[in-house]
Amino acid sequence: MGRHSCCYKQKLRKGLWSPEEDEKLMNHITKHGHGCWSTVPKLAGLQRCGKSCRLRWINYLRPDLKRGAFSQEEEDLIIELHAVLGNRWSQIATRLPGRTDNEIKNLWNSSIKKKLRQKGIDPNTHKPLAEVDCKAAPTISTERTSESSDDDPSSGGSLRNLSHILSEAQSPELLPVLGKHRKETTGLAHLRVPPKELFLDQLVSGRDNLPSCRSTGPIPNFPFQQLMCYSNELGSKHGGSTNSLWFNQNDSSCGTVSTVMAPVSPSTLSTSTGLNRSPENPQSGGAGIQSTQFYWDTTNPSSSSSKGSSGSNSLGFELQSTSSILENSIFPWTNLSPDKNSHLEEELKWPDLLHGTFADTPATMQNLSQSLYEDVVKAESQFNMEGLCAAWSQNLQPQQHLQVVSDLYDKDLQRMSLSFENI
DNA sequence: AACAATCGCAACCGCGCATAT
DNA sequence: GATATGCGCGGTTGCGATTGT
Repeated sequence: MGRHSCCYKQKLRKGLWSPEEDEKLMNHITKHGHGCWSTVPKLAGLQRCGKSCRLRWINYLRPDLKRGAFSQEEEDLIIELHAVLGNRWSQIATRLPGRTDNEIKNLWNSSIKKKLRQKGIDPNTHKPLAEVDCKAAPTISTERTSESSDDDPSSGGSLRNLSHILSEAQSPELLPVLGKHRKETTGLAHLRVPPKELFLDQLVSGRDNLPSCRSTGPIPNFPFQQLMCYSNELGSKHGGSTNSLWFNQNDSSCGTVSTVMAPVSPSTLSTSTGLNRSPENPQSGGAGIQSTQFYWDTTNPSSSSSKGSSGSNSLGFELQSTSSILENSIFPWTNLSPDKNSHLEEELKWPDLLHGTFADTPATMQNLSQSLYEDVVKAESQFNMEGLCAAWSQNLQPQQHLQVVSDLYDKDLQRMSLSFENI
């Protein structure tokens, strides 16, 4: 697990990039793609390390970056995403086309945190400050040593936040958060996993009651009902609209499964076929997302991901075909076709755009749960309800649904065990 | 006008994971 | 299996710009 060799090399420039350096890097990548980043500076004639070049490209030179101030819709979306994902800026950034994780992180630290505090909301817990002050993280005590740890939901702060949510959910069978936080948990003994049969029962009964992926009945073992909807607090000043985007504890029809549906950007909506406007908001429309509620409609065959060149990630929205993305979203500034820019196309790996695609035929359905599962492993968060949700949309027979869900359950459980064995 | 404090942003650093050797 | 290398992520720092005194 070595340090980067380039870090040891001397005579490499650091600090701000000059326009000449930018031009060199831009020209090189435009012509040849970045390939191996460590070779880029040499090939481009730059006295920089590859890492620095990569950062410069991603955060500044990349042509598909959106410039300018964040819109209120983007800020609201960031807040909502942060409530679920914590400081996983790169994951948040994937939901904000044209924005970088660094940009979002800076915005959060410099602006949004303050705004939330001014509104009496704790930016770590996304709960009212008064409530947070009263309840001093009873579940897992982590000494507060600095502001950063206090402010950092992805470290101790996040764990406290989530354990707070878990404890408030009053369910003894809530699942823990894995990943980076596992070092701070105290062991497998704290886990109380619902029996698979119970889980499947609840899932199936919940699904049977629904025309879509949205759940009206509570699925215990899932804490997201506790998450807050900011729309009334932050979005109200923009025309008083309500944003029931994807989690809204005040909307019983938007609980559980739908709480983890991906937020949808206007650009995504414009090309997606599987997302429907909620009948509760039939009048909503336009470019804004703040007054719109979307859900995944499993009753609509066209919303299934089982067709053609389109895929769907486990977050519940469809992908355009690669070429379509290339032409419409990634390289909107050029009318060059991808085949004329193979070096550019090569750089566009689907996992970089979204978190993988699903198998698109029933014959490969056995890989579905793994695909779904990989997303969850990557997200390092909660049980794979989003994957299950997507699984329902695959037009499978009930027995197949159960098999997929059962597999997911087994794999999640197995992974949790492995994770906690390493503590 | 001069200085200090604050803000916002770009870039760096260190770490962990995945893959290659 | 051990080690080296590359990549990506989140946290932090440094610096120029802006604002306040």
